[in-house]
Amino acid sequence: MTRSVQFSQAIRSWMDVFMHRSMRGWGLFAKSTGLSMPQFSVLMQLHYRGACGMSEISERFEVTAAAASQLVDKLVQSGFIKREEDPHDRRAKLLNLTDRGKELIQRGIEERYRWVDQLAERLTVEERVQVSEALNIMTRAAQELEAELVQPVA
Amino acid sequence: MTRSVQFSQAIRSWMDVFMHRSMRGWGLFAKSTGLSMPQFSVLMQLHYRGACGMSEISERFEVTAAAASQLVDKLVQSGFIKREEDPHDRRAKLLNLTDRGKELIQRGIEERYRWVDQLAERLTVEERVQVSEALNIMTRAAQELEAELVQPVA
DNA sequence: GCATAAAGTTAAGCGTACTTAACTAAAAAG
DNA sequence: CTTTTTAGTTAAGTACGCTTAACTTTATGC
Repeated sequence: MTRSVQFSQAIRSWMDVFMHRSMRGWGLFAKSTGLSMPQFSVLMQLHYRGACGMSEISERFEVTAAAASQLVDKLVQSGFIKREEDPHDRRAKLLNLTDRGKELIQRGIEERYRWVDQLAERLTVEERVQVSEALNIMTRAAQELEAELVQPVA
Repeated sequence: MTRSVQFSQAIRSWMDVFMHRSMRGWGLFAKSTGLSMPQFSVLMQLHYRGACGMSEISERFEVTAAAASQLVDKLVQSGFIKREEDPHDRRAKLLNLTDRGKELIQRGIEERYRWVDQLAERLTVEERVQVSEALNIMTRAAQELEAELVQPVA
């Protein structure tokens, strides 16, 4: 078996385990908060990408501006999102998580962490070092890739 | 900084990147197939856990038996799921993916793989070895943990 | 300055995902 | 053999997410 096939297999096995687990986890967590998946996803996006306008929501989720507006409106009314006027463009809105919204997403993330912390407990000290180094490599690569996609190399 | 904090940070950073990316990816993929998230999740569950009865669907997704029945019915009508009588218990049904259902989920998974393959291209040969070994460690730990949860140690 | 484009909202209408309640049929318990 | 439990279905009703269409308000292009 070649090196690159070995690598692919390793990463595929891990993704299978991880994707299944985290999809299910997020679904149940969203349900436990009383939010729908779309609502929850909007909060997640604001958490990970920071404040944005209404149009970015509709682009990223591939829905019409109308749908985004209605979705956000419910989250504003539930107190998870602030919707303020953009000082630079009075047509536009600035959407951001409220403290309540931040707290909710943080709780969900913590729950997800808890699972991998359990995994960590099963590892030896040496394995932990090895795993942290590997994950740092992957994280860096992912961030570089993301940066290139947002602003492609000229 | 202690070893264990270092480990936690590494795994948290990676999860942040990965969770965000894969949540969004699955959402868009589900949308592109015309399936709703709940419908899609049922197919995912059948893929990862294999055939099961109606009651297992309702338990795992924490919905009523009625909801599960209706959800599955749509997937049967769309040709993604087979619903057969359980030979051992004529009240029960055996749910399973059809070839069409399998093919669809596989396509979704392949798309997710493609992202990490892009990551892999950014790594040196040594890094790839390091990462595969680490992921194998994590996968094994995850499988052990899963096995214990399903059948707790006596 | 005026036409046009862009950002967002509102309303009507449709399909989906849930719920509860009432049901059928088969298995298990006594 | 009868009662009760278990597995699943069907129907009615509610809420949500989405679309299109019509609209308001602010910025931009000529």
